[in-house]
Amino acid sequence: MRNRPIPEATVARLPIYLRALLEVAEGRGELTVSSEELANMAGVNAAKVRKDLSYLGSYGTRGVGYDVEYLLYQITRELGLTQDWPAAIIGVGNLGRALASYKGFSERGFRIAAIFDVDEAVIGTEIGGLPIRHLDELKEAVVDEGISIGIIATPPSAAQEVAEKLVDAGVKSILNFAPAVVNVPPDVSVRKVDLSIELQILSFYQQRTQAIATAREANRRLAVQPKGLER
Amino acid sequence: MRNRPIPEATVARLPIYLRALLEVAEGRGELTVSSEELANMAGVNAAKVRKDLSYLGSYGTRGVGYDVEYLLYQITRELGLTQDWPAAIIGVGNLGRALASYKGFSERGFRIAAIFDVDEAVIGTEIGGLPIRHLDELKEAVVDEGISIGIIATPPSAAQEVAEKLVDAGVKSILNFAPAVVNVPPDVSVRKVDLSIELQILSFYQQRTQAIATAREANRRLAVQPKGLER
DNA sequence: GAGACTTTGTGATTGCTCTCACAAGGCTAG
DNA sequence: CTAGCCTTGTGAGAGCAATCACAAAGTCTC
Repeated sequence: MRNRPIPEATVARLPIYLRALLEVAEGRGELTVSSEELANMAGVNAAKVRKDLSYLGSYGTRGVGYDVEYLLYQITRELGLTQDWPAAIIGVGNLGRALASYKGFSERGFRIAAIFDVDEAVIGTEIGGLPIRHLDELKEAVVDEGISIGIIATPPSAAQEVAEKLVDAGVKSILNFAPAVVNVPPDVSVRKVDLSIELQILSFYQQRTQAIATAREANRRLAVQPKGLER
Repeated sequence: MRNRPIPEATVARLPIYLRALLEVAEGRGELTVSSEELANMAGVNAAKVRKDLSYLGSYGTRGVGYDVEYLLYQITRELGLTQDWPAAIIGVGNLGRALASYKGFSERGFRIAAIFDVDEAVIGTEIGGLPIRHLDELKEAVVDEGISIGIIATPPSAAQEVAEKLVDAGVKSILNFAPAVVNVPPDVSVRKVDLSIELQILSFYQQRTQAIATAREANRRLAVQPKGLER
């Protein structure tokens, strides 16, 4: 199992296990944790936890569980969190501002190293001690500050252009909050977070259950057997 | 294909097609669009677009493409966006505030109908014209305002408790921004957005490519053949 | 040190998603 | 009305991901 490539789905869960392990480590002084406990905390099932962890190597002890500290270290290392990856935020609307002062980033070891915009009215002002700089200075800043992650928080119309500037500056990892698709070369990773898409997905499932309830109700009133609508 | 249940993966892409279609409709006056064009705009391949749309029904015309307006309507209807789903935000830290005034929600037809917190210092103050109310009023507000979506933007320690209050008030759809797992009954949908998890995933891939580059470099210097490290 | 108990690690299986490739259907031109 | 062209809709197959279930390996008790 060791040395096999780690599946994407597993990578996406490692940060969740990491959070659960931190909770165990800081909370009660448990030295080990079982896949069952981890699974409960992470909201997945135990077999998945074991399979996921087995991609990293055999770090558990049968009959006992996983050593909390050791596993914490291994996951941290695997995720590349032993070094820091300074990030830049581009766009200081509501969202950009909130991200710039979001404590969750610093708590997890991510440091916002620079903030950019193109609006002269905000350039020079500060957010949390960091000056807002003009987007034209991006490349220079990326080199000087060793920025490796770009966070796009612009309106959708600017997203592609900003992405290209990030790529041109040498950034290989982009987190895109703008509701727009951005195209980048294959050696650059993009992840997107689209807040209203999440609501639309919720809407779909809500609408569906409501439609079923309505249909059931109609059937009940007509005193007719439902015709496969619950499926 | 019609009447078969729509796969989750497809549901998650419908909002992206919707966005692309709106762009086509508002931009140039094209009346139809091909799966190829839609695929480019959505950043997926054409076969996937066609298969996804085929779950909704046969709304295309061979040799021509899809009627933009008609398809827009069908996707909107399927996603349940013909009715509105008032949402409540719980927690007014940086993120909660940003979400409360995030334009993307209103642009997509989602209305924030109420905002809650437990901090007496902020209760009674307003965000974008809406008063911040005490969490104890949640149930009452859900009934009165017909709130159907709860957006959790609290610290992680409060997330589970807030989720339970939402469920108790009758909310069936929850969007969770707190970095914590929340457990709810099976008839409630939860989607989570965890900003630092996204960065950690980016970190994994960045670290990996960097590790490979370093190993290649080491091999080059030693004038030895790489041993399968590029895979 | 033997037997009962616990928990991991993983082959095997099942299910879901993506991609391919092409027949079917519809339009256009002459 | 026919031939050629275009684009959809979908069966078939490949590839991932989740789950099951159990042997292997460790601890604990007496």
